[in-house]
Amino acid sequence: MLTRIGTVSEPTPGLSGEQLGAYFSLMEVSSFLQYAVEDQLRADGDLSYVQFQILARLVDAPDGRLRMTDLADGLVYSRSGLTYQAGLLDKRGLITRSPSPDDERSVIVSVTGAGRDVIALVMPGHVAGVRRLLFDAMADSDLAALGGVLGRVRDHMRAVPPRSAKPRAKRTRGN
Amino acid sequence: MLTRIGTVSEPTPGLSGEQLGAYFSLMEVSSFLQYAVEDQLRADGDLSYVQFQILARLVDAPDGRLRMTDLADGLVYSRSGLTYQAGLLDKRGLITRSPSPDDERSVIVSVTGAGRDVIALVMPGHVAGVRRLLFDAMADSDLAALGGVLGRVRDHMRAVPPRSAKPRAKRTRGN
DNA sequence: TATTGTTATACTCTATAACTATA
DNA sequence: TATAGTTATAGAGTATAACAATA
Repeated sequence: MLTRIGTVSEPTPGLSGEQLGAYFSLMEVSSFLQYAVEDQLRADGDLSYVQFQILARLVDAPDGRLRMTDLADGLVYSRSGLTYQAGLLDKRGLITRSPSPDDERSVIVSVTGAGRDVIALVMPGHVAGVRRLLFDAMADSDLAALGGVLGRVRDHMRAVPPRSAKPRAKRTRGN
Repeated sequence: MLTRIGTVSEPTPGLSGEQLGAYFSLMEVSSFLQYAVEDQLRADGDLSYVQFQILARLVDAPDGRLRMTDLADGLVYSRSGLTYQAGLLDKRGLITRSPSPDDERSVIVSVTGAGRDVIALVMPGHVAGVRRLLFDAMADSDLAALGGVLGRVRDHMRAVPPRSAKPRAKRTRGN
């Protein structure tokens, strides 16, 4: 697939066949998985994946409350995107939003009972789908290996500066 | 995150902590990677990821030609989506489309020289990005393990019937 | 001035259904 | 009748920039 370029000096070394295969597998597996998961969430709970993640994070949070900024972190690449998705959840009564007493600029998002119900409704199918597609094909040793490598890669990605490293600006990934 | 539900009889067994961690890592890694890749392709060649894949497949194909149906397979979940993206590439002169002589219903897509140029332009940055984000964090043993597991998972996913298995219809994923 | 969040807007992409044409 | 592909259309999601309010 033309991943080796350059002639003599190899300015940018290509990817090995093994790397290429792993990369392609990763892309195919993840896009397939994501498609299936989104399909299930939409069918069972009329939730987008972002909405699901918002609710899931809230359910896990103490008192079921988080600030918009906390929710945005890692979930979304623009603040307005989060506002949009939160607006939909709010409209459906699955979350509420209210100004924070501590910092009047902040908005505290809370899951409602209805929100918890939807997550509870959706979760069995979600888990079942992930198991069926992902884990049914894995031995125990596979699971351990996959978790290990991907955990390291995830940490690395979180640490690596973005490609177009903004000269001076904290670049929180979400602005 | 509420992945264990049911009380006594465990109707749907949850995911183990290890499975959950691997699943989350996979989703985070892949979404981050995909975002970065799309960003690079857009910046360097004004290509969407689907467009990139179309061109890449064509460049790899004998004579740089494939039928629309061949391109659709695995790439896209609706035929019209492919027509749309191919239309954009056509408009830019990166591909051409012409009726197949063998089967007048089919359309043969061919990469143009300009199309090959764009791929050549974009590829170094693409490869560099994948290496930087994905492989720089991996030991050789990691690579082997990852490739192995994901290859098996990919094969499994290709074989597993879709969730809402259509009672009778070949369900080629793309219609 | 920097941060938090919303809004308006424009744009990209996707999917469904209806349709044409060929096998 | 089934297959290959396009088109029309509608909807979902995203990002940028301008904005208001608070720190």
